[in-house]
Order: sequence, then structure tokens, then C-alpha cells
Amino acid sequence: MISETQNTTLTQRLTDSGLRSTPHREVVYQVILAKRDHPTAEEVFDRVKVQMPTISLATVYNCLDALVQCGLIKQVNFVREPTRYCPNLHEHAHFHDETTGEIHDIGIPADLMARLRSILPSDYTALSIDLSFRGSARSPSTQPDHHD
Amino acid sequence: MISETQNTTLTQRLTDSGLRSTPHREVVYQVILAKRDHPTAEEVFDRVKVQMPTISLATVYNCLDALVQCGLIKQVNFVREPTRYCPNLHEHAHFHDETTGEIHDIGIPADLMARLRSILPSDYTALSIDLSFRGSARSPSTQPDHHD
DNA sequence: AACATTATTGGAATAGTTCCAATTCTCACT
DNA sequence: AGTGAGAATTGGAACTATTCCAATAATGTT
Ligand SMILES: [Mn+2]
Ligand SMILES: [Mn+2]
Ligand SMILES: [Zn+2]
Ligand SMILES: [Zn+2]
Repeated sequence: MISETQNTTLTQRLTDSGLRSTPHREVVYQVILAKRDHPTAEEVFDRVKVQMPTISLATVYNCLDALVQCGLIKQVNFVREPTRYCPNLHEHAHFHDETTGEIHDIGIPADLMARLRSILPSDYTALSIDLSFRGSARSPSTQPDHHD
Repeated sequence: MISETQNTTLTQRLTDSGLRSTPHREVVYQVILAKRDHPTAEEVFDRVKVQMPTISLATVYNCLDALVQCGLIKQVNFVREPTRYCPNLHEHAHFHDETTGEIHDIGIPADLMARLRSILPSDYTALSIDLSFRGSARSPSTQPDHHD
């Protein structure tokens, strides 16, 4: 269930970007927040259809684009894999566990972010920074994901 | 023109991975080395066709996969863009300039690589690390020059 | 040379995403 | 509350990038 705060944030952020808050966009955002993993568009589609069976895949893509535009989710890409969507707004890296297929969020300390920016020549302006790891986690159960 | 050293390296690396050195693979590697940018498979295809007009796109994909497998090139991905291929074997990040569409290599100091690894929980083993920036190489206030 | 293995090929198939034109919805203004 | 303009949604077609496939060619080994 979506909280009042989340709903307000959603409406606010959409409006700020000149977009409307619609039932479809609300449900798409809700299912991404409900299970804080990194679903593909198809996976979002499957989850949304439970509550809104008539929604189309095109609309899911449109809604995801709207949420990306207003900054509530981010797109995550791995080599030759479909785009995934991430609702974690903190600075973080992604660890793609090739054994389980899972994607884990890894927090990035503020000073490391600064260090990352510092390797760029002075005339390069970075709008976004992506840091991702690929590998495997030895004992999956002992390290819970970092969430807000 | 491919140097003797490069050719030896290629043959060596392919053989070490249980693959054969073939004219197709040599030319594909050669065109990637000749212009050290980050071409897509289609761009590699276009360049290879100059010297080897009968090569097929499927073979270009096969050759690129072979070169990736033997570690001579790396795949680079950006959100919703085709895979690009990079012959720079040093540890480096990628800066995707959205103004020009160009991709620039940014060296990563050894101590920063170590620091990056250090943010992972101890039971996570990273086989590869990808660091990429998206932005513009010109400051926003500067008037863009038109050339070419 | 014969054989087994590997590479190449064109085209079909697939996957993911975007596009499009028709329809429906929303909201601002009467 | 009704009207109209703009925005969102829809299904399906189109598109792009990549992979698959089965036939053919090349290669290296005995
Ligand atoms: Mn995976
Ligand atoms: Mn680009
Ligand atoms: Zn994430
Ligand atoms: Zn590179």
C-alpha cells in the first residue's frame, strides 16, 4: 500500500516536471517501491497487471519514462541485458550477482563520490555517474541489502 | 597496418583461449586498433568491409565475441544504446559526451581502483568493475564552436 | 587424403523498445 | 456542467540490436 507521503511526493515530482499524476503512474511507482529490487519493464508490467489488468506494456514504458524524467527512479543497464529500474535515490553502486541474477545496491560514501568526480578533466561536466560490479557473493544470506 | 607485435599478441591470446587466429578476426581487431574509439558492431562492420567486402555482420559479432573472450577488447554499454567495443586494456572509466556522442577514456589511478573494491561487503567478489560518466565536455556557459 | 573440429555465412528468429494513429481522459475555462 | 485543448493510454506495427540456425567453407591433425 502506498503511503500518503509517497503519493504526495509522486504527484509533486510529476507536477514539477510538467507531467500529470495518473492512476497508471501511481501503480507503476507503487509496485516498484513495494519490492525494492531492480525489475525490468516486463517484470513491472506483470506486477502492475495484478492490480490493473487492462494496462498495456506501452503504458508501462511511458510511465517508467515519466518516473525517470521526474527523478523518482533510475535506469540501470548491464551488458546485453534489458534495462532495469531502481527506486533507490541515494548515491549507490550496483552489484550484479551472476550466480543468482540478483542486483544488489552498494552505498557509495560521499568522499568517494567526490574522488570519482576528481578523476575527470576540469572541462568535463558529469551529469551522472554509474558504478557497477559484476561477480558473485559467497554467502548470500548474511549480507542484507541496504535500503533507505 | 597491423604490426608484427600486435599480430603475435592476437594469435597468442586467441590460442590461449582455445580459439583460432583467422583473417576475419585479424581484420576486426586491426580496425578497432586503427582508430581507438568505441565503435558499435555496425561501425566495425562498415570499417571492416573496406578491406574485406564479403564479411558478414554475423561474423563481425562472432569475431567481436572472440576478442572479448580472449580479453583483447571489452564491451561497453550505455543506457539504451548498442554495445560498443573498447581496445584499451588499462583500467579506465568512460565519459559519454552527450553533446558530441563521443566516448572518452578516463584513467583510473590504482589506489582508486582499490578504494572502489573496498566498498563491497567482504563476501562479494567482483570479476569486473564498470565506471561511466555521462555529461558534456564543454562547460554549459561556453558558446559551442562549429567545426567539421 | 580423410577426418574432425572450428569458423563463416545469409537469413530467419527473437527480444527489447519505440512509434503511431485512434481513443480516452483530464483539467482549465466558461 | 459543458466545451475544447492538451495529455495520457492503447494495441499493434515497426524498428534495432543481437542471436540463432543449418548449410557451407576453412583449418589443423592423423
Ligand atoms: Mn543477469
Ligand atoms: Mn550517445
Ligand atoms: Zn539500485
Ligand atoms: Zn575505453
